[in-house]
Amino acid sequence: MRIVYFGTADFAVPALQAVARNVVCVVSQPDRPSGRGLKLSPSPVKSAARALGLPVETPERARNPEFVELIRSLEPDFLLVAAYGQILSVALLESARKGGINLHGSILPKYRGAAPIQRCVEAGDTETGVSLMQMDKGMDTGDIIAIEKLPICPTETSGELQIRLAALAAEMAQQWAMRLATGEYSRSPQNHALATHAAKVTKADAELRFGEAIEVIYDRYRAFTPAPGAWMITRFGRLKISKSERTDSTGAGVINFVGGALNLIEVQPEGRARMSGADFFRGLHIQHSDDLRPTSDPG
RNA sequence: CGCGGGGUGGAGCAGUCCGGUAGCUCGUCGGGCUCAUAACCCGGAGGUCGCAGGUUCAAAUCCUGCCCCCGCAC
Repeated sequence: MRIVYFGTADFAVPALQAVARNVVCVVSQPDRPSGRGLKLSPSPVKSAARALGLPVETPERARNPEFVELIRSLEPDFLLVAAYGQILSVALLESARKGGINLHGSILPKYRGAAPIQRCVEAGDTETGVSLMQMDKGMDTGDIIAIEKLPICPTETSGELQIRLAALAAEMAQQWAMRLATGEYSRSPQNHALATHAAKVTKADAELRFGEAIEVIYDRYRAFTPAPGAWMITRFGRLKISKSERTDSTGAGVINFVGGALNLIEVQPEGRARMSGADFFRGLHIQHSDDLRPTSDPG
């Protein structure tokens, strides 16, 4: 069996590892300057592929005819795609005998697009899953091959959920690999009328504001933890909420919202290292959540 | 060379601009109060102020170099 694996993000790593012995080439996004100092850094999938000793390609544009030809020359049975980050052209999909198969972190047709895991947590959903899908020219619009579901724990963050979904995706990849290579599977079209779109996450999405309802705040906190990280603007500057839980008590280390509060287990003020919410309050000599409100935001 | 903040007893901070006996909240140890307590009162221990060098009668504080941590942006 010959698989060409397309992936970039953490979500795609376990599935790669699961089918590694059948992977003839790994395709990932090019190294990008990132982080402090703008150092060039490889994607998680590229790092994992190297650790597995697999050849890696990082084309700037996967639709480039020369690159398509390169893939075709590898004579893959199918392309396995997970969180790759580029649209694959029809020509590229057709470079493999059985086309492209995608592992997507949602129950399609819900949450098509870039950030299915975060968006379903943000929405407060109690169930999600992994969809195995035959790729077509649209974005996450192809026929469904299999769907495995997973309950979302009420206190679970996207980071935690992603680990479980990635493990599930890996399991599915392993179980389906042989059938995908031989084409022995059935497909059913999505109900496009029920489709929703999971937009790419921005920093602005992860802001928590005083005066919002605790349910919304807590779902948002879970959705954007650990990346990009929930944060709020306080009188003392930007505060990143790294770890938190709902609470009914008030006082030092607790921020009040409408209908409830968040106990700050771990925060990170800008320019400082991580610390507990209690330590944060202590250092500022404040006792109450309201002391954090920006002066222009008294209510 | 992308922009910026920080490294001060075990924890979180103030003090640095305008050099001159190291402070606050908490923890910790001992004692007291109390039916009792994470509450309250009294007392104590604990810091070569990131590292190295320089200026000075005197450096946490001024100058130079280095190490480490973090926010933004990407």
